[in-house]
Amino acid sequence: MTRFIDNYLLYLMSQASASASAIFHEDLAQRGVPVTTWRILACLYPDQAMGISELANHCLAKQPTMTRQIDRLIEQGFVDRKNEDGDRRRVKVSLTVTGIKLAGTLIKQARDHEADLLGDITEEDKVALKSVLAKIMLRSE
Amino acid sequence: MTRFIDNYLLYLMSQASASASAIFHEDLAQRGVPVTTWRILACLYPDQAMGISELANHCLAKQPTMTRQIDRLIEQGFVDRKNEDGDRRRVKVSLTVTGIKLAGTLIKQARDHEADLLGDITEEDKVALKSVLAKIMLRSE
DNA sequence: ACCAATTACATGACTTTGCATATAATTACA
DNA sequence: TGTAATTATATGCAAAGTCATGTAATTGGT
Repeated sequence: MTRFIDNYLLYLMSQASASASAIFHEDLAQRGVPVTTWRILACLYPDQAMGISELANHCLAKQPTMTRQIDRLIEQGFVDRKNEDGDRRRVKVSLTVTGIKLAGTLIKQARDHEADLLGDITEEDKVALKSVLAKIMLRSE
Repeated sequence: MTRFIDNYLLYLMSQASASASAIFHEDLAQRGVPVTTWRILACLYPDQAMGISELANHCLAKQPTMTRQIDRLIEQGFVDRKNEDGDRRRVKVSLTVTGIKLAGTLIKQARDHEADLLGDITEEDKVALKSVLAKIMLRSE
């Protein structure tokens, strides 16, 4: 008898996603970089400026979590937080020079890892995958 | 200029996965069921028995987390934990009758949600998606 | 059969997360 | 223009997660 999860596509998706990133996440851990930090750096690279909530959405975290993450990253000198002129409630987070440097290094590593992981998969399959994923994201907004 | 994350497939995957499950996860939250609990119930349904570590892998959690989750679920009467006869280090976790009932209800809801989400996507695309995801999982073991 | 290595789970100490809510700024509209 | 509603971020606190390590059972090499 086939189990439910064997036919549940969302389960397969989360498994595949986690499992595909696992090796790279281990690399991050060895450098002492938490996954959430990586996501933030990658989102802001090289010179994006984003609000806290926007960043939280992109990084799969909640807003209070992001506020605290940014506190830590400021303390570590990787990002800056400045109040926006137009709307003083808002905040713009962006990378410092140090942050750009670290992000650049990690991104290079991420690209290598991805290339390695997807080596076997044809360009055609990759494009198809991207397009289905994009479609799913659109439908689930 | 295109940002790194726009071309990073693993980012798209985790985004798509999270975003696809978001609505269902809200349903779970309204019932007071944490996502981790849902994963455990779905994995064990209807009559699987699994060790703690095995379950942790399937549910994208670490072993100590799973031990504590199982403590909670036992307290709530949804699962049983019994020592294995052959190897007394190991433990087998399985659903109680109450657990099966709850899992059954949630699974029905999950199926509905998935059908709704994937309604637009052709059967062909779904099969293709599954096969690429499976391939990725194999490569990243 | 002994002892070191390994395996499976539990636990103490600590960190991270997130809900609920507070605070502060902006917007809407009567 | 005064005030209610809304928006963006911050924060108190309790819950959840995890690392390092402990305990107990099993395995493997000699």
